[in-house]
Amino acid sequence: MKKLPRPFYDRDTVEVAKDLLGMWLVHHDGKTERIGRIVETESYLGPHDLAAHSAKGRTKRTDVMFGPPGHAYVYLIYGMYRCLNVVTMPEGHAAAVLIRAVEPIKNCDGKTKGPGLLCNALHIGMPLNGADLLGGNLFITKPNNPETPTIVKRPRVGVDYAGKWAKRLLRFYVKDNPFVSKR
DNA sequence: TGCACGATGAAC
DNA sequence: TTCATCGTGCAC
Repeated sequence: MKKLPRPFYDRDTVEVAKDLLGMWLVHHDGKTERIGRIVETESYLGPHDLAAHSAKGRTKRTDVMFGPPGHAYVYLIYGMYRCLNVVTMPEGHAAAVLIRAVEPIKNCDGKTKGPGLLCNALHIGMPLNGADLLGGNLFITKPNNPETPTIVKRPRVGVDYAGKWAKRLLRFYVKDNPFVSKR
């Protein structure tokens, strides 16, 4: 399988979020290969986006977001779930795309309908924070028989605190796909 | 050093 | 609607 190239991620965050729909997220944990088809994403544009973690500035936690594109940003939320993001835009611009849901393709361990659940199902843990999506065991690839998805735009989930940024249509998902979270 | 609060999910 | 559960960021 051919990994998506670096320039794919080194682009506008909204474009990357939309283009990721339909792609395959692959994780090799040494023995098992687990694959999910990305059906839901959200864009976090950068420090000016009050809903993004990078809005608080560069800290130990958000460091990966400020780094080069094509890396994984994994963080712990609510003390019990992990969320997977993909870093976009050139190094220095702290933007990322949150993978919110995938459709099980191969060896998925449980539900994948939500950012916390898909990390469980694909066995994505904190050790993968900062991992390069080119050259490691975690990557994204374009399937051989790509279906062109019909894309639906909605406001992001769980960011009501972000004022006007909460209203922006920065959540994207595949229309009518049963594995999209909520609503 | 302490504390309030989530880019969630499941149960009630 | 409530709760489980804990690292992070910011106030003291």
